[in-house]
Amino acid sequence: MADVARLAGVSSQTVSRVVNDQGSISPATRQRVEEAIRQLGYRPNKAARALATTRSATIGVIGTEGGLWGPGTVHRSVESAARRAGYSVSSVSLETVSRSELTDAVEHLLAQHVEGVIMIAGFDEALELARNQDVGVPFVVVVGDAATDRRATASAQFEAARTAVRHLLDLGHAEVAHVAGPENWVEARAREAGWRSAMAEAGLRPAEPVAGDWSVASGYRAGQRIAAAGEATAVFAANDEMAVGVLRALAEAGLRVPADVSLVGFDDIPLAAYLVPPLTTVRQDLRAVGRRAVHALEAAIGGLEARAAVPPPELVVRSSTAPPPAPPRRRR
Amino acid sequence: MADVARLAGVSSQTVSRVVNDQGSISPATRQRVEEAIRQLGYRPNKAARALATTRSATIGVIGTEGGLWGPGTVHRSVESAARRAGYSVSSVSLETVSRSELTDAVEHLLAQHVEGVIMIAGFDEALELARNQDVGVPFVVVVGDAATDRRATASAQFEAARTAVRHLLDLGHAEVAHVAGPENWVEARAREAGWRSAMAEAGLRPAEPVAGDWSVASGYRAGQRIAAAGEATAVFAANDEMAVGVLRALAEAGLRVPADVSLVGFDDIPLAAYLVPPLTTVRQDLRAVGRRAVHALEAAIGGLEARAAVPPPELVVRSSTAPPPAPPRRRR
DNA sequence: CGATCCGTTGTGAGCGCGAACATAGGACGC
DNA sequence: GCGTCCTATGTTCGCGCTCACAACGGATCG
Repeated sequence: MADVARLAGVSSQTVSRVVNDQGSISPATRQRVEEAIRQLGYRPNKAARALATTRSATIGVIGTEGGLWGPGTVHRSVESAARRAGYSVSSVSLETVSRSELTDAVEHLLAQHVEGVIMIAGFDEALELARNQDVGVPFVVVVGDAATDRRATASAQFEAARTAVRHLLDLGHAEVAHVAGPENWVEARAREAGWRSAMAEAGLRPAEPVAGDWSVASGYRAGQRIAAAGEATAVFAANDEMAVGVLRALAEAGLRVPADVSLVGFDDIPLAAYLVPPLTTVRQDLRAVGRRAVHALEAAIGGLEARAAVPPPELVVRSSTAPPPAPPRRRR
Repeated sequence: MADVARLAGVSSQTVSRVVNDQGSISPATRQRVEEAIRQLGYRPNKAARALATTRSATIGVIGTEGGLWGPGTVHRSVESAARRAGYSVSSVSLETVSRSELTDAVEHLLAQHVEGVIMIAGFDEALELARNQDVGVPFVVVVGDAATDRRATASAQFEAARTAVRHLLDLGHAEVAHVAGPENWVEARAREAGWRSAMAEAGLRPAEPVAGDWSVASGYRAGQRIAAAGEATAVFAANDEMAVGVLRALAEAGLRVPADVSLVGFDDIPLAAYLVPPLTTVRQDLRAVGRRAVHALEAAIGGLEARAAVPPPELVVRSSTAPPPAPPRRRR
């Protein structure tokens, strides 16, 4: 910076002003400084700036290593949105979703003096951390569309799940099984509640949901259980990955989708439209979710209360749903 | 830090020594300092340290927003490996894979004085950047298993592709179509070359590969083309996502897998084992690839020449491959 | 025509830390 | 018993930048 100042024949403070576009600078000086910057290939040192301003212009993002499509998509979209907003992003991936790993990750980010943290995994331990404000900086947990630290109700998820199940009910299904996500995840609970609500509204008493962990394998096991029970004519899976597992288990049990059993997923992963049969599912605009999380964090950092809207999830009807088979399968 | 020093009754330099575990400190002092640190909740300021040492302890990672499983998995594994190695990770996601976006991203990372950059996308523009050393810091491009800036031959990919095609050939197939990745990707070329090589070795003259872009949709279109041509009894897709698209296109064309057409993918995405039929594919240990990239970068930063090995990709035979149908389909 | 104000630029200090050097006190050797 | 060497600790300085303030000249105003 001093070099630039010397070359431009000004003080380093003037260079600083040009770089940060603040204060008033005469056009002539500005130009000379900019020329000197270019000539010298000068790049401001962020560490020094962070030190001087006590602002790091960096936010932390905590994701998971699960390899699931949803969280990954949100993660990347958060990264672009943050960069557009002028922040650098320091990313941490959790190998397992445990409290100690989580606090480690937060610690790691705090050591870098991030101005805020976005957590891409809406499970209770994270929310607890957010609520207790233990973190010391704004801490946003992405839970479905409701990227916020309080009121994490994920109500749009609930509605979307209800709609999905109602679609099944409208087709004439009465036995709709549910493959749920981990119960310490807000979104898993919201989707399950939506299912229950739609069933109750139709005067149906659903069986217990089958627990999964978002993974394909867990969906497969759940599908086997459901096929073995032989009650359900439709399955609502809490995400598409599990739906794929169910699809396979059903096929192995000799059940055709949708002729014998209908299947609905959640997320609309890119593969969903290309499964055989194409999967009826609930589409979420996850990139918008990421952007929204960044907005929420910016607002929190600035002490504001902004709120960017996320389009509600919508049901995408494809070919994995149909009316139940006419003759009731098995026991009456 | 000064507070800690005061509380422990030492100089701040001593605190620094305790924190960095260097120099000799009497056990008694160390304990007092550690106690003071705990009591005050002191956390070293990385910006200040970076400024003083002119080392940022941060590496940059550039990924893509494509939503593909492979790059995403590598990205996250790089993040964990880097953190374990004592680095912070500054992540950037590219919305599109263009040269200008790429240089922007590099610029953004350089502004943070990262000590090195890992690029998770082995396309030519990135390699060019690496080769020209325009970046100014070590720049590692992850291309398949060969995470290095020079000699980006991806030879193990080539071998694995050969093995996959030979598997098809051994089953008796003669017409093996290939759905290729974008031709400016090293890995796409390596896999295509492996396919060509295996075909040539068997004395077969393959048709032109069908170009894809790694996406499911492109695989679907390719599958339609292949089904329409009606020549191939087997398809080797350059990644699993495209294989899924092919699978669907084949199903729509009334072709059964594997009875009429065999199908092999590449990557072994989690879904692959749960498709109907379970997909024969080439498994890569992508987490090892990520670790290896971090090692390579560490070595480059340290000026060393270390080299961590990545297990070679291996063929996983599942149920999407079988001998070709006995009566030759269509034109003899 | 002196007081006031604004636009423009410079000055000094300090953000929190580590590198380099300095210092004090003992253990050791001859 | 005096120099030597090591251990344990302190002091000084500067990393590159921004902040608060000062200073200068010209325009404006009464």
